[in-house]
Amino acid sequence: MVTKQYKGTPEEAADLRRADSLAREIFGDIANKWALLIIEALGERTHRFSELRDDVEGVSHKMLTQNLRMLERNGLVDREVHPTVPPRVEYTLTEPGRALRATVDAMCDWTHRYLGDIEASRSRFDA
Amino acid sequence: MVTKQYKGTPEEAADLRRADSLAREIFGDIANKWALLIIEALGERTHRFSELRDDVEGVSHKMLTQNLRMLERNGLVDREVHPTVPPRVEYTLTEPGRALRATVDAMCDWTHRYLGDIEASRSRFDA
DNA sequence: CTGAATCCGCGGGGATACTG
DNA sequence: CAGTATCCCCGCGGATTCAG
Repeated sequence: MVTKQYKGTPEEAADLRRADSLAREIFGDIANKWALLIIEALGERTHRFSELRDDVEGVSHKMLTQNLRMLERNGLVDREVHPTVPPRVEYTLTEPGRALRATVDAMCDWTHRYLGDIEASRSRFDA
Repeated sequence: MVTKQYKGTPEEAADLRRADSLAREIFGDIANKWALLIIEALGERTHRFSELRDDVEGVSHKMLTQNLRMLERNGLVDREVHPTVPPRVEYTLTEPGRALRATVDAMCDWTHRYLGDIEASRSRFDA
């Protein structure tokens, strides 16, 4: 994915390997359907939990919570709990999260841009 | 993900719903770890099957074949079979594939850019 | 070398119920 | 309303084998 040739001390080499495996782990975290759709849905404004469940179509309660925790852990979303009754929890993209959203936007644009080509290719392939 | 408000005939509305569900399906296809890593690995030049297996670290024979089929079906990679013995099969990104790769590159860049922040956030969260 | 098929275990992920 | 926990099943995905 990223490993570059590098000449240095063994310590530096070890650091690079560590960073690389970490990068892989992170990539594996976010490169999944639900995480990306959640980031896309969050967009520019904060959302409540239930708003997200409505906006991210087809996501289950469990997957939503699970992915939100993961995104929070990685510092992509900020979780703000209002101690009211009933509780009100708001999720907002952090700066890293917004940066990633830009690339997710690009992926969505790509999907729509090539929708026709893909559909055609599928027909050809399935025949 | 994409649905825009739109006033038109019922037929046009139906078309939009169809396109939207197709877009979702495609997004679900490509928004997975292995597909994205394969696209990233393919880069600018063609790869043989075994080269890909070496370059995409950790991918199993099965997952590689499966995802390559899917990418081929969607017209993101071109599969060229040389009728030699032993067989030689080369995979190349198509134009749509290369366009998508640009966004995957952006995701990889993002990962490295925020590696430190993410690691820090994780430590905070896990505590 | 590439790829299809089979077997199989583990975990993703849905449904539901229960707390605060 | 938001979150956790439990149950449970289906399918992802790895290992292996066979074919071209």
